[in-house]
Amino acid sequence: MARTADHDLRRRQIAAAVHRLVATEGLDAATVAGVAREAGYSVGLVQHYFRSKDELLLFAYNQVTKAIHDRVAARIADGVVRKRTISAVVFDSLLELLPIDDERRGEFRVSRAFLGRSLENDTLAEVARTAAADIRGQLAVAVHNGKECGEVEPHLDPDLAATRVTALVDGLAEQLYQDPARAVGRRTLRAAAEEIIRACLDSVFTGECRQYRS
Amino acid sequence: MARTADHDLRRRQIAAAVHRLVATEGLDAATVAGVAREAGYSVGLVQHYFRSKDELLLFAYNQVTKAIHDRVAARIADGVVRKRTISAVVFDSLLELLPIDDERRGEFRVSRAFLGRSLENDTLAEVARTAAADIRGQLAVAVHNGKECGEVEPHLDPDLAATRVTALVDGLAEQLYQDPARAVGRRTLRAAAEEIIRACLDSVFTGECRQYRS
DNA sequence: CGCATAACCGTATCGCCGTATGGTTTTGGC
DNA sequence: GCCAAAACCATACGGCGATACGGTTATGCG
Repeated sequence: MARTADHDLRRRQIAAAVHRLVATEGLDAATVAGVAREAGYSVGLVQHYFRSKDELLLFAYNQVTKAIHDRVAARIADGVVRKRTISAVVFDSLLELLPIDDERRGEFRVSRAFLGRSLENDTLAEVARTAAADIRGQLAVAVHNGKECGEVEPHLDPDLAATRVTALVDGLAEQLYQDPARAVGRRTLRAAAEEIIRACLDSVFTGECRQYRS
Repeated sequence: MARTADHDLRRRQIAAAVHRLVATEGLDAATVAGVAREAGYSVGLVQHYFRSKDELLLFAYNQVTKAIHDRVAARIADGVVRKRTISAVVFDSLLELLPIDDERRGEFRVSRAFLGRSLENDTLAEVARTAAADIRGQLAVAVHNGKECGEVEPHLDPDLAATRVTALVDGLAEQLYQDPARAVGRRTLRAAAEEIIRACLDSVFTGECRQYRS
């Protein structure tokens, strides 16, 4: 009938260009013309795949949160396969959220750029809310599962624990981003962050794993 | 010799207009013309007091961080006068950082808007870094003082504790902002946040105050 | 083949932004 | 009272943004 192209692929390619631009030059640099140039397409093509700039940014933001979600999910799946303790899997998953290498730093920058813009854009704010709730939810499930296998005290509130742990990790991520070279006592900030997270998890997962389940 | 006006006052008035605009409509709404209108002045006057828009935004951001710093400092001074325990004073000071009422929510929005922009603007990033370091520093001093009066174990690292507590508070502030109406277990999020902060402080200030000092 | 149709492009349009500029008004000091 | 200088204003200007639009190219299908 007519020429065809992989619609979804194009949209993801364009979104990737947005990510690169935002990570390196900030959200203001993500103009339609700039994105088109970065993606190696024309302005008209970007318009062909996204009705408006808002739709483009929304899609790009959703892609980022999805990528983070998938990385965490992969960590969890890996932990389940290798039959590790819930505490250890959760620890590794949380480390995925810290800006400790260039890739994660870029992701962090993009996320935070959109988070800033979400102050003025309810649609973006909704994405941010959902993403945060998702992480908290996964964590709460992990804590709940911890009760069944004996790693967590039965009376501990999973919601409260998830709130506490995610808050801590988010705050540490921010500090790690702002000044990666900072020293805490005689440790690096990164080592301090890991120590803090581990201690916090130890206060949640206080027992030994007796019987495993996902 | 010539007509006079309170230079600093005008600058603060204009900065206040920036704050109102940013809090209600976001940083993008803070155009020079918009700020002038909000302040009730002309575009030319704003130019008269600020060489460029960047200088205006920088000044406005500094004003916000200063306001927060001053509020925390006032809380501490008040606590010292009333001879309260360090733990209690710190707790109240940290509550000042949470977006729990309209004023603080506005302040939070402004801070976060600038934080987002600081991804692209090193000068703004420096302000953010300094502001965060300042809060952490005040907290570390409080922990240090706690050792002298017996509220804190002598071997506890003030830097590490400050890192942990500020991270937690920042993360909770974010959650509180994103969804103030959220419930955690059968508590409100705000109650949960206070409970979490108190528990964290209790893990730092483990002793009784024996002898007081600032 | 051939043509309908989707993929893709280049540019015109229009509005808004930051800043420059050339004023007018006010007032402190002599 | 007068005048220099600061306070303050209105508008012009150049640039860049998002979007609209008309055109061109390529290709699946009959």
